[in-house]
Amino acid sequence: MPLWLVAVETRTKFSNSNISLLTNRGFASSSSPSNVKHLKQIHAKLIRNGGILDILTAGKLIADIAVSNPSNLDYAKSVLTRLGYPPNTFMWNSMIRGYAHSPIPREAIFFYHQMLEKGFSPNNYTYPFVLKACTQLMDLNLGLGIHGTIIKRGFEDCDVFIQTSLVSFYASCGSIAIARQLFDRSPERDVTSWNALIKGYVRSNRHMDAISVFRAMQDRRDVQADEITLLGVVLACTQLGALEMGSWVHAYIDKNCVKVGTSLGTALVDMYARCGSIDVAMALFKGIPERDVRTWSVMISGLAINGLASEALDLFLEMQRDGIDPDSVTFTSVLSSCSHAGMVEEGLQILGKMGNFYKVEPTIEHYGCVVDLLGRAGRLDEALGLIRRIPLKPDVVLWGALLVACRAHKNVEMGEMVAKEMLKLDPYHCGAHVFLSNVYASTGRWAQVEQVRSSMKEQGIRKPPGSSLIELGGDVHEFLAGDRSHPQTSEIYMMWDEISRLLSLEGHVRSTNGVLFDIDEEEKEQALSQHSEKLAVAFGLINTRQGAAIRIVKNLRVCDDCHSAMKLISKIFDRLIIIRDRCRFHHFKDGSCSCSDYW
DNA sequence: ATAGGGTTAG
Repeated sequence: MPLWLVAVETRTKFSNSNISLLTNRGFASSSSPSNVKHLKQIHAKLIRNGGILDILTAGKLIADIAVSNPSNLDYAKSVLTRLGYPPNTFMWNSMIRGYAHSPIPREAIFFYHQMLEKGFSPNNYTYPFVLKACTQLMDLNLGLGIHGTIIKRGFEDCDVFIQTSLVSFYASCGSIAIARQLFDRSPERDVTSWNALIKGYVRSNRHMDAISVFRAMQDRRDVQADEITLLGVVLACTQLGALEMGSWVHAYIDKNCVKVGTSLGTALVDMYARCGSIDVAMALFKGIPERDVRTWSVMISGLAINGLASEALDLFLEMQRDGIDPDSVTFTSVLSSCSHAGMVEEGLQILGKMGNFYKVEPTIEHYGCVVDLLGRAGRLDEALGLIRRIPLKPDVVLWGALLVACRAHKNVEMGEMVAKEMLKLDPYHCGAHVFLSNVYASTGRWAQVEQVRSSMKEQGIRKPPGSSLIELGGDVHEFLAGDRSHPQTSEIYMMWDEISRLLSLEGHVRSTNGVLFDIDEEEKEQALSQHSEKLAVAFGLINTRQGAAIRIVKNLRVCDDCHSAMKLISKIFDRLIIIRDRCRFHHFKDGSCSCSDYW
């Protein structure tokens, strides 16, 4: 017997008091069984008293079930199909909404198509959910089609929600230019529209543009930045490593009384830590009243990348005393702390306790940290043993950690083996190719060198361009390797010639180890003097007063030659030079570096 | 009755 017949048989007058049982439940609500149980109780009651026949009530029930937890979506679907009468647009929307936020967003699209096929009309509420699904799927073509339908049905120009969804969708799929056009064209924009655009630029690695949009936003009277705006802006500063700008944004937050909740507070702590201002980060951290696992994780890794590993481990203990359970990310921070400080035994111990004691199963990243840790200590055999022993399939990144160690400790045989493993997993891996080429070159196997190099050329394998950022008076200057586009180019190159001269007087001999990793032999010499961090440091020396620290943010690892040059430059010019690497800080002072020459 | 923007590491 269909359920709706059961409902009819037991029908009693449906009273309004039942509506209060159907409370709004967001996605954050837990997936506890009692939640489903509660919903089932309401469902049963509605069948008994006939409430299910009321389309508004049934709709609310379906919405509540669909939104409560993705695992309940099958249940919501079964309610929908057994109603005994046709569902309305609200119900379709609820199903699309539920699936858009689930791990299977493709189902949302399926429901949307079904809805159209069966002749139901989508409304303005439908499209934000549908676009959300497209965004989750990162499916540009699908979204383009949906956008077409939105235009055809006349929704494009009249709904700020749909416009913002479109901006967010295009930005997430890498089409930030289209997102920008839509934003500029929208007849109506509110703070969320601006936030979508700012976050879109951050996602597209266009951090300066994100900040420009924020500045443009401040010139307008019709919109006021909120906590989420600032979250995006702070993130942009973090990625840029732009301390001056970040501090300015922080001041803006205080001046405008923007609410600093746990999220924004965490973002600020992270910004200061990753801009090398660890004291400010710590002071801020202590002032955040409700610290969650992310806040702690950010602070721990902040200490670690700034070379304060034992403080990082102390904080890890304090976190547990505070009753916060570490998660997977926390362990990445903690294990990399050990790695930065060479605390091998501590690291191994923590890895050993992860699954049993902390109930966080180690992932491949965690093993990667420990391989790095062992590799750094020169315990290459143990690192290899670990890779062979883990219950997971080693990936390129894990092998890569060992390759770096083989390079640092000049273990040619193991390195060759590792590089070959990596190329099996990723035939286009640049680092592995270059390593092999170096190994062959160093052992005089020229035919093989030629083979690797020509195959790299054929396959178009190239290292991503290195870039260095340096901040000056609120502006961020970017240099690429061999860059001649900066207005001060001639001064910069003259300065570099002078630096070069002083370096050789100090007995600096160019090391070409790292350079072999970049390019062909014949281009080597030229490229050496043009690495982006060298241009940035020359620029910094020209434009800052004597004694001021020079802060540079680099997107890749520093090469051997730049590293040893920076050490000497810090001594010759008596400057603190701080370079943020792809993964850690180098504080160059008086001729030495905080990383102890392992990176 | 329903909608759009969100923090951590690698």
